[in-house]
Amino acid sequence: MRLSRFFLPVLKETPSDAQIVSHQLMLRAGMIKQNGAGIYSWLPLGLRVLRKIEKIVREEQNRAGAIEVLMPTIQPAELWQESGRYDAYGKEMLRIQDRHDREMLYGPTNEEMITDLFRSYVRSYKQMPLNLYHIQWKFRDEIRPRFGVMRGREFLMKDAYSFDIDEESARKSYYKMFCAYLNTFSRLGLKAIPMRADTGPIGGDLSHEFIILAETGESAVFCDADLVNMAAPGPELDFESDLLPEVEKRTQYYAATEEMHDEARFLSEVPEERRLSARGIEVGHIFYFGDKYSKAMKAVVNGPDGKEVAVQMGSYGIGVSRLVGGIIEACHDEKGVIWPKEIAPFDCAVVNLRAGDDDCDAACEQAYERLINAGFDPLYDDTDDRPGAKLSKLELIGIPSAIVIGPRGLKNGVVELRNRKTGATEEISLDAALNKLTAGV
RNA sequence: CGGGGCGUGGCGCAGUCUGGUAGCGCAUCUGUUUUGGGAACAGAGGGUCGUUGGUUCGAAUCCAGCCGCCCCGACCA
Repeated sequence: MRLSRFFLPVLKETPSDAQIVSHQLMLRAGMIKQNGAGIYSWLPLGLRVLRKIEKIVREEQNRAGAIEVLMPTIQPAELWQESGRYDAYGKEMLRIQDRHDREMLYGPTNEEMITDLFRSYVRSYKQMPLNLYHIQWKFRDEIRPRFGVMRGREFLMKDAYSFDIDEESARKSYYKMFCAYLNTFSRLGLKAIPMRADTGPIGGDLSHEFIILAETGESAVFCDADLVNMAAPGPELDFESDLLPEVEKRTQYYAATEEMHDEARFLSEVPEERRLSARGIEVGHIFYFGDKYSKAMKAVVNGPDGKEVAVQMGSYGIGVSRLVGGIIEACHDEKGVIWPKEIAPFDCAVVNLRAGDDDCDAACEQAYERLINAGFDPLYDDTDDRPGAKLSKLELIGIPSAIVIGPRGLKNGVVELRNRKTGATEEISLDAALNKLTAGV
């Protein structure tokens, strides 16, 4: 993409409305535009990141055996009246009426709708286990939206729902998502820590929040430092194998948000040098809730013994749009964003320090084309801004690496290869720079 | 929903206390000179001061209502 033809409205000054760094940087880097309290338009740069996160989430869900569907944003109220949540949900649910005065709502979540989908078609235990997910916009009319896309009212969420014939099988479904989440967040360049979460009236040990550490995190978290640096299972993981060991490897460590924190246990279970108390952002939440909805909504199947049983369900959420902000909170410096490679809006950049100069133009065009031919998605800054302005903008939007080409270097047969994260620069030939970039160095 | 704050060219702000018809920086447009860390000079355009009503000879400024946004709290992917 040529910057001269792209739409990238960056701001030099920090908008006064934004309080936390991710919100400020998203506005400054031209990723989003606010349309109302907690409601945002996604501009081209932001949308690229959102789509990349979505893609990784989708790939890892598929790998774990979940199957994608797409349910609507607008739901009829009847389903929620059936589950009893129409009254229970309160003002966070945006209720609307259509032209026939039918009661509708903008979905804050989809348990009812997925349960209805399931019961419409599934009759036998042989069609299970089943895990259906979708990635869709939700709306929760929060009393006070804040922190940009981290706590918007409208947000993009991946929500998966598992259906099993009994609790044993449901546990296996839960472990699959547990591991899928570890792999997902790892690919996103994050260290996400699974923390025991409140299971409410269902009880049991099957609810975890996935937390990333950030100074601006909303809640205090306490955990064993050894857990934070544990690697994810990785793409070789066989999801049909017994995943309990992978889960237990992590759940054996102490890790809790402030609501679940038990100071006495923390002190006794975690050696002093490994005690980590920090702040965290919740980016995922998985939950086993048994037959809460299947019973209320009569989602029943015939078991092997011919008897009807209400299915066992779990739900698994990832805040896709929230992750954009969350990742920035975890990945930035005073100059701007530092995108992890997999989700950067562009793989790399080519910067022409003297647009209009024949040698610079030619070298840049060559670099740009070769990167495209090598399968990369580069941003080419072909504008006639001053060098300082270009480099600052590049640092603000956080492209991982860049080839900077100027007349001075070309005279000596070199260009500059820059790494956004390390700040390292090296002066080498254009060929060498391209080789390094395309080799993923 | 309780408490606090804000609303003035695209962005960031001053002006409001003490009423006299709007200003600064950045950005934008034109031209010239520039060009390895947010260029300089010259010129230009752009605001019925959130909105409605009131007070006044006169309102960005005083008064009242409404709308919107932000912050703190309870709440949350």
